[in-house]
Amino acid sequence: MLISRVSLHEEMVSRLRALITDGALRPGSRIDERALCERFGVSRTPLREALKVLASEGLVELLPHRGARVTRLSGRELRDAFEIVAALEALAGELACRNITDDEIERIAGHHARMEEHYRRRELTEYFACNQAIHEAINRAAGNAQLTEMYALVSNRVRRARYMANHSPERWANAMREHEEILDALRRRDGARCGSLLRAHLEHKLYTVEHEIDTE
Amino acid sequence: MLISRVSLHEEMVSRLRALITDGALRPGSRIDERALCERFGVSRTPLREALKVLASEGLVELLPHRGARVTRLSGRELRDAFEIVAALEALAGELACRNITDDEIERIAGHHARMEEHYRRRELTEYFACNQAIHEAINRAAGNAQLTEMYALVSNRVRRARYMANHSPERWANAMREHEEILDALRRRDGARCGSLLRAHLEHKLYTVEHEIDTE
DNA sequence: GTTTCGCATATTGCATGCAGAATGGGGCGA
DNA sequence: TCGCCCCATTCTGCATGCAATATGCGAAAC
Repeated sequence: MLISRVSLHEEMVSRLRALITDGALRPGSRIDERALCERFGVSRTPLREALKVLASEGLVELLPHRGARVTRLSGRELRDAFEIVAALEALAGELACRNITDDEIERIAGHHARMEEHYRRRELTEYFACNQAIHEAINRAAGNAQLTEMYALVSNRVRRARYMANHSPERWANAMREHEEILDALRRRDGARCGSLLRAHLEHKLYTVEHEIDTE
Repeated sequence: MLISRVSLHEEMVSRLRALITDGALRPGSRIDERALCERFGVSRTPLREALKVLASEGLVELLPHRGARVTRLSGRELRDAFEIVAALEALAGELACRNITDDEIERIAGHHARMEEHYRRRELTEYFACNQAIHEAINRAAGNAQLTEMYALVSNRVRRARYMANHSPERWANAMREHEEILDALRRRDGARCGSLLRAHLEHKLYTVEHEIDTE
C-alpha cells in the first residue's frame, strides 16, 4: 500500500469537498477557518489555499473580509447546472459508444442489474450508489479525462439535489426504463441515441427535482 | 462608480491567467514564484493562492516540491478539450435561441458584418476579435451563467490553438459560411439547428487546428 | 422607543520565518 | 573517461505574526 504523501492543501481540498457534497457542511452555512484548522490540525495557510480552490469550483463563496460560506444554489442556478450536466453526460454517452469495450459494457450491465434489484426492494441508498457508478462508468468509458473532470465539477454542485430526486414511484419507474434504454444504446454503440437518451434522462431528473423539492 | 477593491490573490489570478492565455507565459515553462512576486510586488502567499486556483482551472500544473509550470496540452488533450467546447457551445446556441432578443441578434449581426469586412481584407487579428465577440455573445444570450463560466474555463485552455487555426483560405471561407448559417438559425430561433451548426463549426475548427499545427 | 455612533473584539488578508525536499556540482572511485 | 555519491544551495510547503477590516454591543441622541 502506497503511503499517501499528498500535500496538506490537497488533502484539505478533498476533505472539504467531501464535507460539502455529502451535506455535512450545509449550503449557506459559514465556514469557520479557525474551527476547521483545529478540527484537522492544520494551519490557516493550507486551509485558505483549499478554500480558494473550492471557490473556483463553485462549492464555496468567498466574501471579502467576511470569510467563506458554502454555496447555496438558487432554483435557477440548480436548473442551469443541470442543463450543463445533461449536455456533458450526453457528450460522454456519445463518445463512450465510440470507445467502450464489451467488458466495460458488461460491468455497467452488472451495476444495472444490482440497481434493478435495489429498485425492486426500494433500497434508495444502494440504488443511488449503483446509479452513480453507472454514470461514472459511462464518463470514464468516454475516454476524455477533461470531460470526466468537468462532469464531476458541475455534478458536485447539484449532488445533493440529485440524491433527493426519484421519490415518486412513477418517476422512479421511468428512470429505470430510461436506464435500460441507455444500456441498450450502449450495447448497440448507437452514440447519437445514447447521448439523447442521457440528456433526456437528466432533464427528467431535473423536472423531478424541481417539483419535489421546494427548499432545502 | 463603485471603487474596485479586489484582493491581491484575486488580482493575481486575473493577471496570471491573462499572461497564460495571451501566451506571455509559454506552455511548459516553469513558473518562478520569487520572480513573479518581485514582478508584481506581492508576497508569496497571495501568489501561491492564485496558483492553486489556476491549477484547478487547468492552466498550470503543480509539481509537488518542484513548483508550477504552465500546462501544455498534448494533441489528445487538445482534442478532448475541443470536444467539450463544442458541446458547451452547442448547448449555448440551443439555449440562446430560446431567450435571445432581437436587439441581441442585431448586435451579433453587427459583429458578423464587421467580421466579414475583416475577412475580405484578410485582417486576421480583427477577424478573431469579432469572432470571439460573437461566440461570447451567444454564450451570454444563453442566459446560463454557469455555462458561460464553464465555456470560458475550457476555452481558455485551447485559446492559443484556436487563434492559430483558420490559416487556409478554404477553411476560412467555410468558417464564414458556417457563421452565416449560425446567425440565420439564431434569427429563426431554431435551437436544434443552431446547436448542431455550432458544434460542427467547432469540430471543423479542431480539424483545422490539428492539421495545421504540429507542435507549438 | 428607535436610530446612530463609537469602541472593543474577532476575523480576515498578507508578509515573513523556518523546516524539509529537490537540484546541481564537485570529488571520489571504477 | 565515466558514473556515483555526498554536500551546499535553492526552493517549496507550512506555520505564525501583524495590520486592516468587519462585527457586535452599549450608550447617547433624537
